Amino acid sequence: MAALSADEADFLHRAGAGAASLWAPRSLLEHTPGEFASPRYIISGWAARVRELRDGRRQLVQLLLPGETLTPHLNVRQDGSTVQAITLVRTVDGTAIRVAAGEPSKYPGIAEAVALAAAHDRALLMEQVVRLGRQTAHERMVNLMLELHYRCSAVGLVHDESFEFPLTQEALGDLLGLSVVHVNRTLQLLRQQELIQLKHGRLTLLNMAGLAEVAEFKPPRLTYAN
Amino acid sequence: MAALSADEADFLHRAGAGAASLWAPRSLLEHTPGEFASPRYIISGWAARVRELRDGRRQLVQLLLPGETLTPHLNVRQDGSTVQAITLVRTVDGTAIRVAAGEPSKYPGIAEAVALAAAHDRALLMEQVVRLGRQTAHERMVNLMLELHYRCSAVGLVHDESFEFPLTQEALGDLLGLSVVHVNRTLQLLRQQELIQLKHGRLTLLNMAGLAEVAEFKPPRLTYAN
DNA sequence: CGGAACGTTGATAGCTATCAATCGACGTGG
DNA sequence: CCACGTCGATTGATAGCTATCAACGTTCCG
Repeated sequence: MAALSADEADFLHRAGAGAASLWAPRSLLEHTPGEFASPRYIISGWAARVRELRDGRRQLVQLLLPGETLTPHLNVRQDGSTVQAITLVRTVDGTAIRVAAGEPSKYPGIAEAVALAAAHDRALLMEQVVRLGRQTAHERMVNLMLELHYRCSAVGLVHDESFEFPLTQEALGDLLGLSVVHVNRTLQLLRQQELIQLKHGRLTLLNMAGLAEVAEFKPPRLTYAN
Repeated sequence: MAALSADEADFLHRAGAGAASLWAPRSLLEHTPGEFASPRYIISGWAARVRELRDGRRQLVQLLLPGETLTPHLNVRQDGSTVQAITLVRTVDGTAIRVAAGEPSKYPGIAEAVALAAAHDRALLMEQVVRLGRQTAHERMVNLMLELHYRCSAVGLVHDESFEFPLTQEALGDLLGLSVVHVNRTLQLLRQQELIQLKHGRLTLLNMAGLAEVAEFKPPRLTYAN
């Protein structure tokens, strides 16, 4: 990862100093009709990209956590999905960052970071595909927990293998392609196996080795060339 | 979509004129250990990004068709998956294109096209997530066929709702998260319903309206700003 | 205190996987 | 030219994972 120049660091400092927006739980940060909203970065809270089928089935395509953006691609907007806040979400405007990333000769470090973030987003989508395509309910749940542990850890939200976990069982079902009832039973089994503790919206991984045995999770390793 | 300048068009013409590489069916265009190969664009043939689990389960994360690239993100390399040729695949080197895309002030049209391609790749991954998470076997199959019809159509490979379809039933299973046996039965049902014809590696969509009724597919609509 | 949201439990149904076998097409070697 | 092996497709029987339905418990809050 390229170090940022003093100039870039200063730039980012100013970019992050803008006023934050607040989004209530269940509110939509992004609608289907796709007006061209400015890019936003999540400062705190969890959100999810949601797709709904005609008959009401819901799929949470991806979770969006602090440090991540709703729109990893420069200046491109796509619709067909919405982004919904799960908890209270705080965002900052990312326009300045995107503009800077569009001038790689001037801001090489920022351009690189934006490209890496987009690739990271893609790697996580691929992980979600594997979960849904070829893993059992038990494995999906564990793999997701390991992924979230990794992602939260990257932004300092994990302490003693424990972190805030604001997903309802219904949300977990929509994320993992399972029914609420089955999510409930899967969680109970994990608790009974003493692999996790989950209560009051906080998840603790009690046995990392045991969890890794149920479902491997490899953090995406991204490398930037040049 | 921004028009390319004459300069850019000329540039792309030279970029595509390089020698093509050939890849035999089942050969790997990209390995896990991730040496930093140059970016490649597929000129003809089908390939798939594959992830394998410890116990041998396989998931085809995405299909890669003519006009698409294995690595949509500029200069970023990630591993954990491989890319395998399904048919004979022909590729050209995309290094020059990436370099040009890295100079948006000089080559705005190319930079935009590369960004749109990356967003397109992401939209298709999202579609795959929805398929695997919330659709039945029947719906998955139809949705996939509609997506492939759309993608092939975009590069002129569709004639009379008919196009080359080189996937074995095993590959379809690994792509859609189904067993081979169930893929077979699903296909038979679709044939029996006179929705499709599939033989000799060619798929014909016999009833677009009927297919759309089974599983909607909306092509990703991407817009570029500025 | 009533209600809403979320979590839990038991019974049953159903979709899809697995197992096993057969068949056809194709390519190769004797 | 034909036997043989391989790969892909097909079929039938059975098992199993997960969904659905329905009811109840719990927590929280206006």
